[in-house]
Parts: sequence; structure tokens; C-alpha cells
Amino acid sequence: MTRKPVTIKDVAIAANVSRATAARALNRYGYVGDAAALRVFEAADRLGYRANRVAQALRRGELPLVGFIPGDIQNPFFARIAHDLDVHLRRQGYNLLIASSEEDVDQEKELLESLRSLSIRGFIVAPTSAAQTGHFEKVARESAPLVMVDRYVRGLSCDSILVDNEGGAREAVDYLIAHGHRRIAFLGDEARIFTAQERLSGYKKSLEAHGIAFDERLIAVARSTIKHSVDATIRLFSQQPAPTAVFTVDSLMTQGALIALRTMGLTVPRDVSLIGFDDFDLATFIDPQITVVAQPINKIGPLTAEILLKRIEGDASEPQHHVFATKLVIRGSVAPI
Amino acid sequence: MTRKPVTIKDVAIAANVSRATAARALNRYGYVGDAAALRVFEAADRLGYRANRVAQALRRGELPLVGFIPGDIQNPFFARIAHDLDVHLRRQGYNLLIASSEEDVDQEKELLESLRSLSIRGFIVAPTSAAQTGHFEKVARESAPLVMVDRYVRGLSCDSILVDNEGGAREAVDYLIAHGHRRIAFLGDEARIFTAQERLSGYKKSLEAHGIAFDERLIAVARSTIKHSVDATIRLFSQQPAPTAVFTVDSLMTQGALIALRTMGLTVPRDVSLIGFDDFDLATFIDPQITVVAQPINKIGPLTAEILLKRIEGDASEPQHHVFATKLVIRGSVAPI
DNA sequence: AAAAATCCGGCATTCGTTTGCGATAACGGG
DNA sequence: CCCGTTATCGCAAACGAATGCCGGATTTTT
Repeated sequence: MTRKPVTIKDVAIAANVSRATAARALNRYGYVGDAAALRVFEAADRLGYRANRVAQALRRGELPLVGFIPGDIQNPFFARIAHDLDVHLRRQGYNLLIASSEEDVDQEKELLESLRSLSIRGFIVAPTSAAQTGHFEKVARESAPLVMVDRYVRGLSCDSILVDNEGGAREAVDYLIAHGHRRIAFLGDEARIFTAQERLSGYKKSLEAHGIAFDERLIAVARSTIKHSVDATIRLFSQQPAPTAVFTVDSLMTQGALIALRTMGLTVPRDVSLIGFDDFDLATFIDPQITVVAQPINKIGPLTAEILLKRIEGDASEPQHHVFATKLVIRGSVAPI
Repeated sequence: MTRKPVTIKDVAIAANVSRATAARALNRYGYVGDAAALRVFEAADRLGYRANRVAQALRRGELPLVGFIPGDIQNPFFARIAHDLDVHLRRQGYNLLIASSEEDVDQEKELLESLRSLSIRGFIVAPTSAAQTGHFEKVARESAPLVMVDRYVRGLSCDSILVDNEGGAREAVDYLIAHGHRRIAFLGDEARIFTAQERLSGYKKSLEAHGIAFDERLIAVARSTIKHSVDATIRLFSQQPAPTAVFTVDSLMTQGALIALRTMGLTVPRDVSLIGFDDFDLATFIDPQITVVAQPINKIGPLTAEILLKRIEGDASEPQHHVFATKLVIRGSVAPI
């Protein structure tokens, strides 16, 4: 574990030139004689020289790093986006620093500050709260470009890449209603979270459009983990009269709901119909196959990376707001009542 | 997007002291008068000063960053580990830089070099190849401590945190054999990958112990994604006579195998018995529930983080090698022949 | 052959922070 | 009152790389 990094000074000495010349040779700028350059390259190679990116960053004021702050890296949705971001950013020489906010506003704030002091070049954030915006504004104004993904903070002048949450939810609930359901439960994460709000709003609009009264008791809120969703679902279906259908807000909650329903001895779709937001690999494998609102997840990461890179390169045009359409993928988890 | 970071110089001027005094006050060392310290704090607070971690790093020679290089961040196994690492490392003031090697040795090498030049303080790696070791040796010797997780590179003098792959696989295959199976297929990722090797070895040992001849045609190799595993499984079960059971090497491949079998009209466990390595959330939800070799995944990340932190703090004792026991979780995907 | 253009490469500075050393001041025991 | 001790704080030098500037060497041009 001996630390003895090779600096440009070592290379310069070995090549018998000054540090300046070595730097010029390695970075190919200014005038460097062929002989000197050759000696420098040879020495750098022999010593295994690697430029210290920290020193470069200090001088330039920035590290080739991009920060990604999702709500939860274990959610397959965010894992997929992280993967796509990583691939695209790396192609341009950036590394991705992933730091999960765990849906905690304070932690998100802290992370943002912490990454900010790293002179990071850009941020990709899925804001935990749709309301609290102060910390983002400061970062976006003073530090580096920021792009919101999956979630939106009103009033923040930044690019955003979203999906049509409200439309997708509405379509799903419309579909349930068309099958005769009236007591449709909504299983979502905390109201603070943008996607939950929008999907709830789509749910409400659908009910309203069909003249069905909104019933607070049909709304369940839980953290987005399988475990928490199981509990919430059980609570939901313990009341009388029980819902006849449930709409879940993401794939983890869908899975939790499935497990809970099975535990309670309820069969999908015979006893309960179900539609989930966000598709997942095993959706087609479960019996019955689960009807879902699918998002074009393969497009979100790449587009986000692309937009952020443009911003980093200085694009100062008006903020862009992309909204991807969702698609109701009809499988077998909904039955007429 | 105006960049005007507040430096310690600004604080010093505002507090009417020298930079040195400001630094001493903020870092609480050396002699600083109460009055001066107070002025510094006040000024720092008012200006919103945050130390530039890049400059600190340059001076100290290291950034409070730890790099994690898994094979694939989308694999729930690695996502979980990444999450646990993140939580534990952050608690100690480190940020986690996640960069997936995508099971590509060259990319792994590049990532390692790239992170090395960031003066990263430690590495956590799941080596893609059990054979190629050169790049790791250099890093571990010259740059920063390195801990191997989930996979091991022979001859590399580093800590490792593994599970008992061979034992787990063997137990699974024993179990299949005990149910009368003889033609047991093995679905694994590329032989280059350590866990695949070990699990295959366990498979072979079990066969051998029961006097069953090893048959090359029962071995299928595919990249560890659901899509690739589907194809490989179909190939496996297209031959005559078809296997009566299959052992899969990770949860993604298990899911792929399930999908393939269903597509081919084969029912588990009536037509084919199945055991997968690595448990997954929906394993209990599929009909039948899937019998798996479970790993203590909740312990791997925390232990890894703990060991790395100790190394960073200078622990130079002999490399530790942890091997967690696996557990065969018997559910319903195996039937007697 | 002299003047001018071109090419090389070293010196010194910059980035923001930390810190060894030295200067100054305050204090108190003898 | 003197001097040793302790407290306080500033100067300047690192850390490693990048680069403007400038003097000197070489080549080209006239």
C-alpha cells in the first residue's frame, strides 16, 4: 500500500525537460520539439504516469463528474436510469456519482451541498419533494447545470424529463371503471413525491369524469418498498366494503400489493383487479400477467444524459421539458366486476 | 449559471483575518482567538462558505471518494450492495462512485485507471474475470486499498467478501439428485466470472459424488440478463433428451429460465425442476414458488464497507477472507422425477 | 549576411486549502 | 522590571497541473 503517485515532475526529470515542456508535450499544445516530446512520452510511459485529475480540476475549477441523486437506487426504475446515464456519460469522459436521497429531503439537501463542494459539473436529480425548491435553485444558479428526471419541482427553471403520469394513471383508472369497478383503491408513496401527486391526480380526474365520488379511505400511502406496500395493502383491504380494484403507483408497490393480496387469500383478478404503474420483468410471468402502465424507460436515461451534456457545454437556451407518453399494456390482471 | 464560489479568502477578508487564521478557525486546530474565531464563523455563515473539497484533496492527496465497480448495477444483487455501501460509507463522510464494468475486462481496466487518477481513497470491486489480475495489483499496491466483493481473483493479496458458492451450488444439485434427477442442466454466465466457476464446480462435485457423468451438452452459458438467459434456456431444452432439471446461477437467469420454460410450454415443476442461486423478491410469488440458494445479502455490503474503511484508516494486517454460508430455501419448484 | 519569422523550453503564476515557522503581543513569576 | 512562557495570527510554501510570457535558439527570408 505504498502511495507514490508519479507526477509530471517525475516525468519531466526523467525526460530531462522542465515541467512545462512535459505538460505541453502530453497535452499537445504550444511548441515542443520532436525530440523532447518523444523523451517525454517515453518517460511517461515508462513511469506509468497518469495526470492527477484532482489537480487539473482545481485549476479548471471542475471535475469530470456528474452527480445522480435518485430516490432509491434499489428501485429497478432508477437502477435502469443510472445504468443508462453511466453508459452515456462515460462515453463523454464523465464519471457518475450516484448518491441516493432515500426520499429524505434533508439528506437530499446534504448530498447536494456535498457534491457541490466537489466542483461537480452537473446534477441529475429526482427531487424527493415537489415543494421544497430552495436548495436546488442555489445549486443550479451557482454551481452547475441541473436536470430533473422523473420528477418535477414547480418554479425551478431547469430542464426536466418526465413521463405523462397523470395521463397514464387516468388511462389505467378509466380502464378499471370501464370494467365496472367503482371502489378503486390507490396505493401510492408519500404525497410529497411528485409522481405520486400526479398519478393521484390522474386517478381523481378519472373518477370525477365518471361521476364517482372520491373516497379518502381508498387511498393508502406507504414508502415505496415491497415490505411497506404489503402492510398498506392489507390495511386497505381490511375495511368494509373492500375495494374491488387497486391501482399501484410503481413496480415495487405492485409487487407488494400482489404479495399482500395473495397472503389475504384474494385472487387476482377474480376477487381484485389490479393495474400497476411501471412495467417490470416478471409482470408477464406472474399468473395472471399484470396489466401495467408502461414507461419508455429505455429513452429516459439517454435523453437526460444528452441534455445535461449540452448544458455542461454551455447551452443556455430556455429550459426544456420533455414528457414521454405512457402506454397501457393490457394483460390479465383486470376482470369485469 | 454564474459561478462565483466563496473561497476561504473571501471569508478571511470579511472576517478581517488572514487565510491561515480563517482556516484554523474553521478546522479547529492551532491557536485562534475567540474573537477572531467568532468573526470567521460569522463571515463564513453569512457568505455561505463551503470548503472546496477538490483543493483539500489536492493538498491531502485524496478525495473522500470510494469507487464501486460491480459487474452490472441493474442486477438487484449489486444494486442492493451498492445501496448498503452507500449508506455505510456516507455515514463516514465518503461518497460512492459507482461505475459498472458491464462484465468487460477492458472497461474494468479503464475504469480502474480513471478512478485511480481521481485519487480515490478505496476501491470495492467485483472483478469481471477471475484470471486477469495485473490491473488490480497495480492499483492495490500504488493507489488505494481494494476490497473484492462477491468475486475473487486468485493470487491477489486483498480482502475479499464472498459467499460459499461451491457449497451452495452443491447443496442445490444434491437436492435435485435426491429427487431422482440425473439430467440436470446448468445455466450460468461466462466461465470467466468467478461465481460462475465456483457454482459450476459445486455442480460438478455433486454429480461426481453421486456417480453421475458430467455432460458438456447440459451446460449453457449466457450473459446475465433476462433476455440472454431466455435464449440459452431454449437452446438447452431443445436437445434430446431434454434435461429434467435446471440449476441457474443468479436471479436474473432464474427469471429468464422461467420465462423460457413457460414459452416452450414446459411447466415447473411438473416437466422441469428448477433451483436458482440468489433469492429474489418475487420468488415466493410465482406459481410454484421458486426454490433458491439464498445469500445473506443484507450482510455483504455493510461488512465490505467496514473492512474498506478500516483499510483506509491504515489497517495493514493480513488480508481477510470472509465466506458467508448460503442457505437452501426449499419452496415448490422441485418435484421428484 | 543581416533581419525577421518561427520555434523551444524555462520561469513563474494560478487554482483553494492547509500548515510549518516565525513574528508579535500578552502575561506572570521572580 | 525582565525574561520565559504561552497565546495569537500572518507569511509563504507546499499539493500537481496548466499556461502566459519571455528570452534564447534556430530557421527562414530578404
